[in-house]
Amino acid sequence: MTLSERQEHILKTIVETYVSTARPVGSHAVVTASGLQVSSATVRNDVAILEVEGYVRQFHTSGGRIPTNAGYRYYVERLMGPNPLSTSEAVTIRHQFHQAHTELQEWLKLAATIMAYRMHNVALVTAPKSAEVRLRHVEIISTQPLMALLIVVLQDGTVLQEMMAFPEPRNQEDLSAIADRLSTDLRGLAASEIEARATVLPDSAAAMAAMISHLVKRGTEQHTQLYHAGLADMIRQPEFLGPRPGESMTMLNDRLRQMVEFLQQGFAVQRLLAGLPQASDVHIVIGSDMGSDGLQDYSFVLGRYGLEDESSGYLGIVGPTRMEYRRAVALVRYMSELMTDLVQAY
Amino acid sequence: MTLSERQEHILKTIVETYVSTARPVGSHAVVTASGLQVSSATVRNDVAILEVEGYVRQFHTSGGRIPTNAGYRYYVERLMGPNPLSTSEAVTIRHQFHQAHTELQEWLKLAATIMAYRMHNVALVTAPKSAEVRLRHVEIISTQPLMALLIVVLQDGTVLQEMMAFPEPRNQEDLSAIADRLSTDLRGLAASEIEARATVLPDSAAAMAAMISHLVKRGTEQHTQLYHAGLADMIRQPEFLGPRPGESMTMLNDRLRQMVEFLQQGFAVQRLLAGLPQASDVHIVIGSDMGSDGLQDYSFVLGRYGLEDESSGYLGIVGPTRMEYRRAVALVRYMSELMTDLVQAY
DNA sequence: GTTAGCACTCTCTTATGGAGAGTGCTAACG
DNA sequence: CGTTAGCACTCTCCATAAGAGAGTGCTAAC
Repeated sequence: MTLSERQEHILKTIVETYVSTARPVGSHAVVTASGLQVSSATVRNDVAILEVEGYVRQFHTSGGRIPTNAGYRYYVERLMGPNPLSTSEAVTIRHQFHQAHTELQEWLKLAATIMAYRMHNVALVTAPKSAEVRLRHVEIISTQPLMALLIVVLQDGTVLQEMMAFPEPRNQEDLSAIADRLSTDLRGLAASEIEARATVLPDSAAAMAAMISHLVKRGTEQHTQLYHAGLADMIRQPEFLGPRPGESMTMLNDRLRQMVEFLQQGFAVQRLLAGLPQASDVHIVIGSDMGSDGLQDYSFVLGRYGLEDESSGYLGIVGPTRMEYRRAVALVRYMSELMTDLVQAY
Repeated sequence: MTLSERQEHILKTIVETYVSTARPVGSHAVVTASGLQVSSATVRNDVAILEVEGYVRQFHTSGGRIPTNAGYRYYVERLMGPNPLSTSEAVTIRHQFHQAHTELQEWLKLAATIMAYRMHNVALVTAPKSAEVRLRHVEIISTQPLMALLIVVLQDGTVLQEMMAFPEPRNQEDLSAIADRLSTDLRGLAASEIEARATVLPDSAAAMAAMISHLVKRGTEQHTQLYHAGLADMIRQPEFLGPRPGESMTMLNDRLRQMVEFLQQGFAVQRLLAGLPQASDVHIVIGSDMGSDGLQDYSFVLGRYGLEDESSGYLGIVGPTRMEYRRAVALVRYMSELMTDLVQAY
C-alpha cells in the first residue's frame, strides 16, 4: 500500500522532529511542526496507518510515535530531499581542511575529526588504496648477523616491512647489493609477476623475491588503515545518556559496547565497506539493515573518494539511527569531493 | 601517624575485597575475609581510625567503607607484596605472544590485546623509539611533473613521508639520481648534522636536505605511534554499568567520556608517559595523582620495555582506581620482558 | 584493649496516588 | 466520506511513604 501525500508529510515531520528532539512525537506536535491545516485527530488517523504499515511505533499507549528503521529508510529514500551545505559551512570546512598539513595521515585524521565534530557522531575514513599495486623499491637493513629487516615500498607510497632470517651470516653490504639488484629487477611488477620471476632467480634471491611477492600481495589485499574519530562526541547523544524506555542499564551498556567493539575490530568495518555497492554516490545503511551484527541501533552514511580503480578510499559517518541523515549525506558528499581533490594532487 | 600491623591488615583486606566485589566492605566482611581473630567491633574501631587518616571513606552512614585514592596508594606502596604470575599463565601468554606474527605493528597490537583481555581493562602500548635517530635511506617518487613524494627511512626502521613541490618540472630519473646522491651523502647522520651539511650542498639539493632534516627531527620528537585495546572490556566493569551511589547518569557519562577523549588525544597519553620517572620498574599512578586532568577516577600501571636509550617504548594498563594492582604490576612486568626480548631481536 | 549488645541512620525496594501526555473511539459536521 | 470535537482510557513519570536490610557508633562489661 502506498502512502498519501499527507501521510508522507506527517512521516517526514515525525522523523525530523524526533531526530532533533529525541523524544516521541505526538499528534499535536505534528500539527504545529508540519504546518498542515488539519486537526490533531486527523493526524492521529493517518499516524495509525503509518503504524500498521510499520513506519512508526510507540513505546507505550500514551507516548507519541518514533520512527522505525523502515520509517527512516522511507524518509531517506523518498522524503529527505537534497540539502546542499550552506556555503558558509562549506567554506569553513574547506578552510579547516587546507591548513598546513603535509602528511596524508594527518589529512585523513583531520577529515575524520571534522566530520565527527560537525555531526556529533563517529566518523570513519580509510586510507586511499590503489586497485593494482606494483613494486617501487626494496630495501634490506641488517639488524643482526642472521637477521634483517625487509622494507618494500609500493608505487602508491605504501610501505611494508617484515623480518627475515638467514641460515648463515650476511653483512650490510651484501644485503644492500641484493636489495639494489632486486629493486631494478622487480620494479614496476605486481605480486603475481614477481612470483613468476622468482623461479628464474638464483636460490638466495628467489627466497627473497618470494617474500617480496608475499608483501606486495599483502599490500594489495591489505586491511587499509582505518581512522575514526568522535566516539566521545557520539557518547554525548541522548541515546547514551540513559537507558531508553523499556531498556535496562545493562542493555544500554551493551549497545555502547557494540559500537566500541565494532570500531576496535577493523575487519568488521572493512567487511561493511567491502559490501558497499559500486555506485559511487553516498550510501546509507540503517540499523545495519539485514545484517544482524548487533548493530541494529546504528546507521551508517558512507561515501567513497578518490579515483575509480586507481586510488580510492571510503569515508562515512556512524551514529544512532536517530541521525540527521540529510546533513550527513551532504557532509559526506562534500568531504568526498575535498578528499578526491587531495588524492588527485598526490 | 603510623598504622598498626592490624590496621594495615584491615586496610589490605578492605582494598582487596572491594577490588574483587566492587561493593563497600563492612566490618563483618573484614573479619571473615581477613581471618583475623578479633570481633567486628574491634575492626570497627580500627576502621574508624583508617577513616580519619583518610585511607577509606564511606558513602553513607550505613554502607561499609571503600578505599580512597590515598588508601590505594598505601596499599600499593606497602601492603601489596609481590605476585609472580602463575607459571601456567606466563606460559599461556608467552605462547600467545609468539604466534606467527612478523610485523612489529602486529606485535604491538597483540601485546595490548593480551594485556587488555587479561585485566579486563584498557591497555596501552607505544612503538619503540630510539633516543638518537639517524638517517638510513632517502627515496623520491615523482607523482606529477611538479610534485613528488619524499620518503625517508630511519635507522630504526621508521618511515616518514612528505609531499614536496618544485618550481619547474622534474622527471623520475632526475629525482632518483638526487635521492641516491642524498642517501649516500647523508646516511648515518642525525637531524642537526644534516642541517649543517645542507649549507654546503648546491641549491636544489639544499632545499631537499632541509626537508629531510626536518623529517628526521620529526622522527626524533615524534609522537610515537600509540596502540590501545580493551575499551570494550573496561566498559564491562561495574563502574560503567550504572551510576555510583550519589552519582547522576550525566556524571557516569562524563566519566566514561573522559577516558574516551584521553585515548583519542594521543598527546595526552604522551604527556603522561613523558612525565614518568626514569626508574625502569613499573610505575603506578592512582587517580591521576596530583594532575587534575579529569582522570581522578582512573589509575595507570605503566612500564617500559626495550633497551635503555637505544630503542624503548612504554606499555601499561589503565582502568578505574578499583583495579587489581598486584596482577596488573605482574602482568606489565612480564610483558615488558617479552617486549624487550622482541626489541633485542630486531 | 577487646567485646557484646543495641539504638540509630541511611539506602534500597516496593507500594500508592496524582499529574500529565497522548491516544483511540464515537458521534457530529460539511 | 473525509474531517473534527470531545472525552474516557491508558500508561509513564514523579513524589511520597513505609518497611526491610545493612552497618555503624556508642556504651558498658569483660
